[in-house]
Amino acid sequence: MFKPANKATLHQNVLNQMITAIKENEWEPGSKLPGEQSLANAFEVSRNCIREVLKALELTGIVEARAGDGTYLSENALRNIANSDLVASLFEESTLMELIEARQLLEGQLAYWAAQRASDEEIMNLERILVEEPETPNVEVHYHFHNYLAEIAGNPFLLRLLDSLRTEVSAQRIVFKSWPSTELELFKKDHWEICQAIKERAPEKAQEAMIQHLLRSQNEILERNRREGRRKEA
Amino acid sequence: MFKPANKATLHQNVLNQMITAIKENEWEPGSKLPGEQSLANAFEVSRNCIREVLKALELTGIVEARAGDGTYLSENALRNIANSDLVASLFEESTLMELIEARQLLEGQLAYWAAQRASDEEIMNLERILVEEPETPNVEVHYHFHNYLAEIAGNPFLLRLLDSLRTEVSAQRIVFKSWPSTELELFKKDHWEICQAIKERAPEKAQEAMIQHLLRSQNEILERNRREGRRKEA
DNA sequence: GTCCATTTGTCCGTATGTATG
DNA sequence: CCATACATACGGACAAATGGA
Repeated sequence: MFKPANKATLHQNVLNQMITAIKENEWEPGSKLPGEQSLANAFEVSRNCIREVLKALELTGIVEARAGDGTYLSENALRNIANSDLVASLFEESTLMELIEARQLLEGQLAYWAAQRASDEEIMNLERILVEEPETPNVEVHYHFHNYLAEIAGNPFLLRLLDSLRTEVSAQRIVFKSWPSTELELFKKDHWEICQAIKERAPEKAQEAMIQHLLRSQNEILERNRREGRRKEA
Repeated sequence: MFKPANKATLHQNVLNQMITAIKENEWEPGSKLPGEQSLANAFEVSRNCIREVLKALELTGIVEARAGDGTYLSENALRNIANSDLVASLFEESTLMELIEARQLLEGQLAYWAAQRASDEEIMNLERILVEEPETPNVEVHYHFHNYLAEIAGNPFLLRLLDSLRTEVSAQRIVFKSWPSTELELFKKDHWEICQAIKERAPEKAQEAMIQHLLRSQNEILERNRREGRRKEA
């Protein structure tokens, strides 16, 4: 509930002040900001300390340092700050349920678009993934199918988003190395159903099949989380 | 087209190597990594240089330094790296069309959920936002409506995502300070229609109305971008 | 082009506070 | 309490790059 109340180290303090100043448009984007020595004097710290702060800001693309010239505020510094904030808050403060819901929405829509937009060749490739699936299905094949499906949906932005969403769901839930083979058999059938719907160019059907497929696997996940206990309560 | 070909500075070099090493599971998450002096020897650089790198990694939450103890690889360092990469690539490499498509999907679904999940009180609040809309509508009111709608949909994760999505769409398009009032009148009607659908607890209707609303405004955006020329070609 | 002042890049040495055993 | 190990912080020094006179 409470913040760690970390006794800010010097460079943390300086860093926060710098970020705040940038947020408040202390300097114009693209403009040169005071030299390291100058900043060191202003904050009454050593140049080394300032450098650590500047290098941190550089990593996140907020500033750009040019040797022999100076350090410049990045053209889209504010956007990069916003994005960093997003990364920090996005997943940390999200519940498993929210993420699962989001994944369902995205993956359903991607199946929908795939049915609309896939070329004949892409559909053949999708089928081949299922055909070449080994007798004992595994998780890698599972993801392979989902990934290729998302790819042919033709929205790379959502594909990337979905990808990290899946990673995040995996991170938050209790991970199980192996699904029971009975489950994987069911999933295989689901995949075929989705693939069939895409082949028939039936977007709604594909979307519905995908959502049902996800519901099946996600119920299993939530069920297990309940059984094995939530270890993340602390 | 070409990369800046920056002759990597030392700390850049070290930083990249460190990140690569972390990605390749050189160290266990949560484990203590070698001391600064040790790293300095390994990379054959000064301790100062190492510190700049470590502070940069610390800002992004990849690493945690504890004074008098050591520097530890963050428990979810890999997730943070992945998320940072994601956000960096997410928006940079996405076309305006992809972002608009994604926004449409998200905002439509949020309207859908809002119709399902809103409490009576929340619906009243939503109506009040529209009622209190001034005679000459402005953009702030517009966003106020959309934000509250997303809020009562009850998925904070998607709300946050949508928020930065909108920011990004604004950044990529040619921004216009003021919509023509004729447009804003149309939008106002759209909002009422959406609100009505939510009041009727008609999810599909709300979703459809929202999508139509966005199509209207987005066509306008794309149209203007075409007319005024794409300045981002450089 | 050359020189020169400025600024970042890089290193070293040293002192201090803090955690661990 | 002590010794050790480590991060924190400072100041000085020189190299390398840059931009302007």
